[in-house]
Amino acid sequence: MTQHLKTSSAEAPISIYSNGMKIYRQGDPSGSLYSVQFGCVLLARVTYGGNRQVGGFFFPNDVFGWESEAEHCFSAEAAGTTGIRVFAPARDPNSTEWRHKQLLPSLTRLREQLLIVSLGTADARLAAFLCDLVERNRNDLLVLPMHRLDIAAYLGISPETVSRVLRRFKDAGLVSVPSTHYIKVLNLPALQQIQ
Amino acid sequence: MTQHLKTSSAEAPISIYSNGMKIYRQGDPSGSLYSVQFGCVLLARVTYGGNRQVGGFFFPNDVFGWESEAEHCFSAEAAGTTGIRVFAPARDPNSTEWRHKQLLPSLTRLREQLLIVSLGTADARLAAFLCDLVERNRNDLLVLPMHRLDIAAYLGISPETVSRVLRRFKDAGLVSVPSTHYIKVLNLPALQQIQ
DNA sequence: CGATCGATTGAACTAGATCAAATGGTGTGG
DNA sequence: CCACACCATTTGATCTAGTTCAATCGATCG
Repeated sequence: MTQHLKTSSAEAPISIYSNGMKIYRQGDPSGSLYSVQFGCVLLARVTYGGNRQVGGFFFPNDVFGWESEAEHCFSAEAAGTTGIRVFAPARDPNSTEWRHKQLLPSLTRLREQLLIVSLGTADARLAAFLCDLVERNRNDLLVLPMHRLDIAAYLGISPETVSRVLRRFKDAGLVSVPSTHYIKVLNLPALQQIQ
Repeated sequence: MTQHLKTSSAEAPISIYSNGMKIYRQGDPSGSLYSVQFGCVLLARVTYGGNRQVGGFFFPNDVFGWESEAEHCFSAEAAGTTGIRVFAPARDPNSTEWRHKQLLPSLTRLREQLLIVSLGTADARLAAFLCDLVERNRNDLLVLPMHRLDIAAYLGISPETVSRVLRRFKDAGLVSVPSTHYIKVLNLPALQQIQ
């Protein structure tokens, strides 16, 4: 995977962002793409009513920054210390092809997100969220550097409910929570069946 | 727009589907793309628990059928009488370019859907849904050939709530509902501000 | 014209939101 | 290195929006 990145754009530098820093802001000119090397990035924006909406989380090898307009409609923020590789818009066909290869998985990913959020109960949403992360990570131990508030905004529930559901999962032996930003999934099949 | 379709793939035929017919099923091989000519298409699938999930609605000039896997993970169903143009996967660069042009708008559209569904209240979701349709239609009179159940599944609320919210909107003079499958938006700005 | 399915309305109940307080963890300065 | 202060998270109690179940209404189609 790193191999693939290198061949398409060997000279793209890695930038390091610390927790909470913005990679770009709502309204900034779009065009570049960004690939997460390590850490986590979230897309966020503020509605007219002042509510914070979280449009997605991105983990290593995920690509973000797509826009069909000239301006970004979300801000991109680092959650925890995060390394980003930037791909400036380029004319050469090699780079164009690379972009297209990234686009379809992004679409599939977004559709998966939509289904998670449209689930009926808070339990189902958080369970699906965790299962999705395990699949993407290929690892039962999840690192969640973002705040509970961001998870809540993403799932369309209150942060208090995130806490309570997590506690219920913990009590049922489905997960363990060694510390705030670490969740270990103990019983994936059971989580997958929650609705 | 039709012009564009013709130049890229002049010989693609239009198929007519009647209400409820499936264009493809969950599990069918993927590869082709589909462009709605008239009517409406919805993507649906059934969860392990037997719940129906609706992944999106597509109206004239919308393109659907994207998959990054070899199989469709949704079924595509016609809502009302619907005309579809099929674009088989093709090798010629002309067609490839056309595909890529469609992809980015599809991504943007999906992101918009995600934000609608993640809104806090049923009122906000239905209002955002209607506003989105007005914008896509460029017309205050909306044709909604799908069932209330599908709208409800899409928005992640119960069909009864759809009914009740719609009645409240009606009583507030925001919309009129001349018949089940027609909704006329009377006060767009007011709808946009609901949250 | 009747039968059937979908949509609406009504009433009781429940999951989740909200408000408020307590706890815990983290980083900073002494 | 420890203690403090601040902010995030958890927990608790109340309240409300939305679900669920049930009945009625309406429209569509044979």
